[in-house]
Amino acid sequence: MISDKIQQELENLTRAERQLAHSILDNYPASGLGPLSALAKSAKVSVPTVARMVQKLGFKGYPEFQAELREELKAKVKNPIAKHDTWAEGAPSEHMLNQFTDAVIDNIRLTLGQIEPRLFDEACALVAASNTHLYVVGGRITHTLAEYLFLHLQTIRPKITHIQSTSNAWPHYLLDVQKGDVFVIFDMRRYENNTLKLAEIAHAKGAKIVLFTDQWRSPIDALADITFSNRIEVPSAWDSAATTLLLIETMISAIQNLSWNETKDRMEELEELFDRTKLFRKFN
Amino acid sequence: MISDKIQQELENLTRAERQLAHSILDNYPASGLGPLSALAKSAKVSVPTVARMVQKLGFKGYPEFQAELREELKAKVKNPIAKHDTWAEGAPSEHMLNQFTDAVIDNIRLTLGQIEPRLFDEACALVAASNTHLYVVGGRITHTLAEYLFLHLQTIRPKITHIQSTSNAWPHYLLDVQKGDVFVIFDMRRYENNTLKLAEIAHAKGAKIVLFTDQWRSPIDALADITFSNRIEVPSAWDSAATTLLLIETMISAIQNLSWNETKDRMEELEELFDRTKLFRKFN
DNA sequence: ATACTTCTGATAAATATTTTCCAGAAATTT
DNA sequence: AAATTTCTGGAAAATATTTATCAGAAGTAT
Repeated sequence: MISDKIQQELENLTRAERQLAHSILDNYPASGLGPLSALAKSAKVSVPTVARMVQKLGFKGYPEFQAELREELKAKVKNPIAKHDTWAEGAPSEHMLNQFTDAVIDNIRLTLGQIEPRLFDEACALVAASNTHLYVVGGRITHTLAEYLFLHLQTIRPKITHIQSTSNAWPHYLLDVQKGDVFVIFDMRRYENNTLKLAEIAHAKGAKIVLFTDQWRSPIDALADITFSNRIEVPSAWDSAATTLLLIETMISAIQNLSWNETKDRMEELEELFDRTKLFRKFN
Repeated sequence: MISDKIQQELENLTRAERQLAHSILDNYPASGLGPLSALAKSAKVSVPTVARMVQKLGFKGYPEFQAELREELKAKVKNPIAKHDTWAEGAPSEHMLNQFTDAVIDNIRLTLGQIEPRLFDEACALVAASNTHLYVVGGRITHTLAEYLFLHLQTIRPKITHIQSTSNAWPHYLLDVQKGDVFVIFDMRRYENNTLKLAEIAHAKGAKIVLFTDQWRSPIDALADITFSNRIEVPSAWDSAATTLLLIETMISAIQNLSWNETKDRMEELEELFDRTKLFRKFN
């Protein structure tokens, strides 16, 4: 790392160079990524001093020095957390289990890093609001995620509908949409026309839209009040929904907390119901 | 933030510009801090395209664009939260987003740590074997996971059926089960009686069972040939399916690789059918 | 299918940056 | 304190980068 190298060389540097070195380390690496002249000015040394020091550090020239700084930055953004070298112990790191898990953790990190907590909280409030009707919409693959969310929310709040945009019955559901109703829409790449149409109608009717999409963003983004863009790339011919599921589950949990008082009874009642029908075994 | 601005403007950008935008976001902000020509090259667009886009984004020129990127970087590094003990930067570590993600990562680590890669590979082989019929079984909540697996495998292999154990039609599906057929069964806590019954019949008919369950293990474990026990505990009134989804997706990817030659054509055909995005240029 | 518009990239011109050179300043040695 | 060495920064030269121009390609509408 360049900052280490600078620290190490600090002894062998001249006064002006040391002054420069401190300036570089001061807000590393941003200061080194601008033009040489700007760095010289902010360190209050001359332009040639910078040029010379960079060569002293072993670089052919300032551009090469910058290139390495950028590489460092790239690497830092890619894996800031000590990379767990293998997840499945006893499998080589090239094993799909490890490769795939690495990718998913990366996706989670990058996705969460870009979420604004305030917006997340807002989305939770919208989804929790039990005075409006809630529609959960998924497409060909994503309807599984939509249903997962639906099944949980069903326990927490009333007035909730799961619409599969691939079904040709969906226009019927939209008849009763009121202004202020909330749509949670899932649309990942190979964005579906049906889903877009549905979103447009919902939007026209004055409904609010919370969108879960990928990093390239479904066109519905333009209509959405809140969008969550999830990283979905994994070493596979398909995309990963793991990050999205994480967000869904977090949202469910957050909503649960918001409205625990109201839902407590519902939950217990349901528990009771499932027991009677003997769908579930008693759990100790 | 520039990345936000880019995503926001994405609509108004032309095809080449969009391609560039994605390249910038791909490893943000490092890629934008190098020379314009390097960025153009890595995004595979021409130099003027880059120049035009930064102006479209409201900057006087590329240097000004870079200057703002550097300012962002400086601010981010200065911010004490850049210490990566939080996932959603800008949210306190007590925020549900961070708490929940911590728990899920923990679950992934613990689950993967207990998996025997050999068994995982075996399970993949069982699920991939296209000479036998494959049944995917889920319960009240887990049928969403089952369907997720089903939808993907459908593309890869023939002879596959998704059974919902809560449906009262499932006994019909079991009529044709042959010895050697494979069942992938999902059964998480509040283990379902129906699912157990189904597993018993399948087992009696000589079918092989791959079971996805939680760390306390469904009673089906006794009948299963291979069991994956997933950690599912999160700070929530419900359990997390994230780890299980990760395993499912990994399995899909592994199976895909096993049978790539056979499925390549199927995939490409589908790709063509679903691709309406026109976002990306065709690969050469 | 044709005309029209918009977009794209090769090239050239303009601008900015980096490097080199050198004279004078600062530090060190004698 | 003088001589010597090392360091520093101004300015010019060399190089690289950015911006503007324009013709042809791609896409759209008629």
